[in-house]
Amino acid sequence: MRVSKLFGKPSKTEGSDYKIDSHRLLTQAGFIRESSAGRYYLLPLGLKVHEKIIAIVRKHMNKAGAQELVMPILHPLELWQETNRTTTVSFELMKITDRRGAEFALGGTAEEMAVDLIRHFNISYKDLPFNVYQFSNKFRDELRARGGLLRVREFVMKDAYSFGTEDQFKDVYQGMWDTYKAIFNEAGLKVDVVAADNGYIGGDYCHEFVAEAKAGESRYFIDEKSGYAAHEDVATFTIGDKNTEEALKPLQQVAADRGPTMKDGEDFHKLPLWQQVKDVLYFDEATKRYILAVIRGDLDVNETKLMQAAGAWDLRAATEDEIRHDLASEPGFICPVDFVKHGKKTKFPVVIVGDKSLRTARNMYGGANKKHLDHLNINIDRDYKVDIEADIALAQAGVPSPDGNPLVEKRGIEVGNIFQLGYHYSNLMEGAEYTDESGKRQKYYMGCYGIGIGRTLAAIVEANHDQKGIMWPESVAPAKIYLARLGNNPDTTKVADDLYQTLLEKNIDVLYDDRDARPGEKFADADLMGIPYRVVVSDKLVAAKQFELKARSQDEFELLTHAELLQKIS
RNA sequence: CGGGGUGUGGCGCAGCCUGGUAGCGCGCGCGGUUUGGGACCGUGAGGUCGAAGGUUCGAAUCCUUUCACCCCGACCA
Repeated sequence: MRVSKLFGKPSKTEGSDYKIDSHRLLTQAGFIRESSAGRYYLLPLGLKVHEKIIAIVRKHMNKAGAQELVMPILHPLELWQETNRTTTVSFELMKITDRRGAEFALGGTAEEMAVDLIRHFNISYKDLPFNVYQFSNKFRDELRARGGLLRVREFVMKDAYSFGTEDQFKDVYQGMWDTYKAIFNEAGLKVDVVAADNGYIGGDYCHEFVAEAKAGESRYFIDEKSGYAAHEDVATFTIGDKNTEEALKPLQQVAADRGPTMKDGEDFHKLPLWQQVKDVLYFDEATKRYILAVIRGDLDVNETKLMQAAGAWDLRAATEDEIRHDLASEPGFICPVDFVKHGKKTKFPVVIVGDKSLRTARNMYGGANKKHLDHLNINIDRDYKVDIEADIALAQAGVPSPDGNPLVEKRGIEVGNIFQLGYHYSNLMEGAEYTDESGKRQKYYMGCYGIGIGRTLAAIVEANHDQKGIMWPESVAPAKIYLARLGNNPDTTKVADDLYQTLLEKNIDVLYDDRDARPGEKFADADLMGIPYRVVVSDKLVAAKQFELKARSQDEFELLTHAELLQKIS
């Protein structure tokens, strides 16, 4: 490609106020252009990279035995109703109606479509396991698009769906794990594999592939020694005992003229924060219940864990009005001891969920469900009982991982994930069955596996750039060589044109800067676009029968003969 | 959806408070001088001032409504 003819030339002023490096660089370098919020044009250079990433994904998926196909983008709405996901997906489904009034969802993920496809085939156990995948545009009506390609409303995703038996699943899952590692490795992206919450997709466990980046939205924790890695939603840690050998003291009520915060309690009683009982009151809109989360004062409630423990779906904080009037308590003085006394009728049922940390401290203190009244020496079991006892604590940097070493907090971009779906969809969708050895119908055990192509592209830029611009890994670079011609001398032009032809014939991706521009501009654009190697042909060099070769990542260049150059870059 | 902000040539902005000829820089076209890290001179094209309504002799500017976009929060490939 000649830069003089390139559609989407670099422009340093374009989008100069963007906050995210990848957003700014990709825009300035002429790879992407915003259409409307969260929807982007991929310009020729951007498409080139996009396709290189797709080729890498395809190669490794095929190697793993997965089979590529394409599904419709419009999904019959009945399918989403069949799995009850028209209301439960967290991203807003986009809908469209045809002239006959048939309703479709614009696909945001395609579990239902995959199941619907395979249930119309007569499949025997001999065909199992198998894995089908596609690259297709996905639509998600995100509340807020942001960060350039990091979070958009329309994007290409590689989504794969595996079908098999429960026994086979472990190998299939591990196979995709290894495949993903190979994919991101080849694309030049370092990723951490972290355990995560499976959210709206369904199933019991899943892993995210996260590229560490400041701009990332995923917070996760890793134990660098043992390799334990988990998203903050699911990260577990060891809760050390505090004063479990202390004798139980009698429960007391004391006047407490203090404010409503944890700090107020700490200051008033002059006792450590960990000894305070923290009570957070939620309301679950899905199951219409109050959920009181109780936890040791130095810890925070992890709402994901809480929802799982309590079987809740749609948590919100309880209002002050609900706390005072329906639950007869007081914000800042909530306490599990005598919380909603017997006989008192509330509008909605109450569930008390206690964190395991409550067993690591004794003689705790906290409110008494009345303004300016506190309890001292609160002890679980003796003074109050919880309906559900579970780990509902949010991990913090520095606390010991389950393997004992301190957790390190990181931020990153989730570029892919693998989900165990189990029988979730087979149970919800009738006829998702194969014939087993004895001729009986059996449900499929499923998994699904996604990679966001555009997000991967942006993550690569986040991880590979400097002050001057992008630094593409060779495997995904839009071109391998940036050929800059300096000067208009006919000899120089001839040498540069010839070299360009030679490289094209050798099938080496080359971007030929044949513009009548000054050297500084060409060099700056080469750096901004991030092409791995720069070759210079100039009047002086031509006179000396030399070519200059420089790697984007390096400051020094070398002078080579024509033969040496071709040998080096082929 | 809650909070904050912005809409003026392709891009970045000024003008708005205090109503009266739409301006600057970059980019783009043309002519010329330049050519190893984003040159310079001359010249030219390009704007229903986000949209609708209102006030006024007169609105980019004041008022009302509305839309879009950005940033922070709750969600995800």
